[in-house]
Amino acid sequence: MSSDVCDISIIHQDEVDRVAKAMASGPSASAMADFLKALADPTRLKVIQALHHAELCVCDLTALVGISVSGLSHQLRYLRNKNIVKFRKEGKLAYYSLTDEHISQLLDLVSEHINES
Amino acid sequence: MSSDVCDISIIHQDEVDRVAKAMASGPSASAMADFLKALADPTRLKVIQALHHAELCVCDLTALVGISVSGLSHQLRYLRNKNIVKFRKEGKLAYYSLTDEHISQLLDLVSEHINES
DNA sequence: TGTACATTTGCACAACCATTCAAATGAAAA
DNA sequence: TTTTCATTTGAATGGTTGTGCAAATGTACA
Repeated sequence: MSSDVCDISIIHQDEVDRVAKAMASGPSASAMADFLKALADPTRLKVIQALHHAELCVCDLTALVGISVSGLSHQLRYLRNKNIVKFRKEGKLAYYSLTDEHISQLLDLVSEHINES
Repeated sequence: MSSDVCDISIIHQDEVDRVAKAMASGPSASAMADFLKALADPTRLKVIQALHHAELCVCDLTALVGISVSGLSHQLRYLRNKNIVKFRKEGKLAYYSLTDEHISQLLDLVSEHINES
């Protein structure tokens, strides 16, 4: 029996306990990371920024984002599944828009952070 | 010569122009996505949340995050290169902390968004 | 000096992901 | 109905990335 191999050695047990307790409240890190992943891509970010300024159809978005139509469609489905964008059909065209306009608050904060550094 | 194959067909030219102009101001989507990518991972997110509550050494963080020491070290370097965490050496130990305490504002917004949906 | 231990680094690999092509769907117009 | 066109979908792919193992670094202590 290998005695203490691979044991995690905690140095400041009291601090770790305190922080662990503090971290337990609020949504899980996986859930938050999952949501952030939706924003952490240039293409999806451009889509969201564009839709913040107007309701647009797929081919218009294509021109703004600079990607193939099908590639964009994949990303739109991704954003739809995460409830970040919604769409309505009008004849042959699909008009996309943001479901929650206050995502832009978040992007403003990011924008600030980058301008500071 | 294939005539008009692969041409992008813009349907609402005026809208596209207007939105394109609006999107031009502010930091690039790539820069913003790059920063968001640093947060869009459960491990790195846990590290940031932990460091928001205390300055901690690597082995303590290991216990809180649940990952191998070397795996954590890789992520810490990643966050260091992005200027999200800093560290100071004290003997054999390396104490990590956040460089910019106001990243937590951003995470609070994310937390809110998740609780709403 | 040599030992012990916290941390970093290089390498390797499996898993994920953004993209494109080609084909399918569906709706309007001819 | 047939054609046209916007959009979606499935499959394939090249690239990225999070992780662990093993070795290296560096510091304190005996």
